[in-house]
Amino acid sequence: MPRPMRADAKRNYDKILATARIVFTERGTDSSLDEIAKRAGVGPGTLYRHFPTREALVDALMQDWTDRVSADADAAIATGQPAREMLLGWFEHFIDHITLHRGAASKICAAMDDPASPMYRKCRVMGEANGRVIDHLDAGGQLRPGVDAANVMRLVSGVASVADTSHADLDVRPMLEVVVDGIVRG
Amino acid sequence: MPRPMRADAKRNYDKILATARIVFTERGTDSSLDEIAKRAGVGPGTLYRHFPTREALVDALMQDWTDRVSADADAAIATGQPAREMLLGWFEHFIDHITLHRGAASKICAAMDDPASPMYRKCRVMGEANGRVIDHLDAGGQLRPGVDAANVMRLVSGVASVADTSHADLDVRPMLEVVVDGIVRG
DNA sequence: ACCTGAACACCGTTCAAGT
DNA sequence: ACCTGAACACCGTTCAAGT
Repeated sequence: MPRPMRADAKRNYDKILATARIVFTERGTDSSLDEIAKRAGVGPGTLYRHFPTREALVDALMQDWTDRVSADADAAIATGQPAREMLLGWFEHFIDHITLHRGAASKICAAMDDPASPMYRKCRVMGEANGRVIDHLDAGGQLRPGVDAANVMRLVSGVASVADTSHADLDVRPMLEVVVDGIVRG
Repeated sequence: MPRPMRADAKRNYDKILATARIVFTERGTDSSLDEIAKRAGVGPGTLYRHFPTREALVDALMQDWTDRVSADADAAIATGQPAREMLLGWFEHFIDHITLHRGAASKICAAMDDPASPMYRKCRVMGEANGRVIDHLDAGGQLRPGVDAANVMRLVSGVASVADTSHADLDVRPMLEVVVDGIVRG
């Protein structure tokens, strides 16, 4: 049970988070933390107190995502579509979410296999969502033998990262089709 | 025809490059440029004169890679292996090369589709090497219809980027197998 | 033509002083 | 307990002075 925050602390915490969401949307997750503090109207020390690392700040913003990503996974399963369509839809939704802020995808790639990262837990939640989709299709015998959910997650996150990093805004669909063909039973 | 460099300029240029290779190998391509200048025994302005951006410096170091990557592609084709083995070997060699310095893979992902990047030309050379392997297999009817070499390049670079970014040193093999299965004719 | 190194701007991080 | 803002360290970039 975390004890409740003092009123002014809670106010600053929320203000920083709201500002970070705006700034990260505008200029990506590598924006100046100083600017976020300034625009939130707090001292740099206050931001640092609440979020000791940039990853901690990104992590706090990811809360919404993980919820939606989880919901998307279950929604995909519920459609009952054939494997190819289900996976393509799920992957595209997943990528849409984790590329909401520029630079986030590659941070997720890094955090995914790093238990020391503040973002690790949320990466696991998303990994479990993906695991449900993969398991569902695997149980239906629709996948190649030996497909590993964790590797699928890494691959799709990699695609997201490439699309996110790319200067041109390229279509992820063709890449996802290759991945899907590599997963579903031929 | 670029006019020859003055002797002292050439000496500094080479010294900076040699030092950068060492530092990038030790700490990756996001190391401090200041440190490179110091260890090379030149002023920061000298480094900046020869390499106006970090990408220009990485680009200069990539020369060796593109040569080897090109050679590897032709060597892979020459083996005459079946599609799966040939692609796996080629991809692994390619990844080994572009992850030689940490952070290089993601820079390559970014430069690949950005003609304004100093690294663009060398990315194209590597893309052409990959194109030769893909074309060779496609001509032999070993690939799925509609496989696009540029997308394969992006995917494999993405895998490299994920492996490079990852805190754990994970095996790229399982991911590459998925990609290969998505490319070769079922 | 090229090099040097001081100077500048920017940014993350710390911490003493204040409430 | 929390905030502020000055101070610090670090780094990329510029440029005047020198050869």
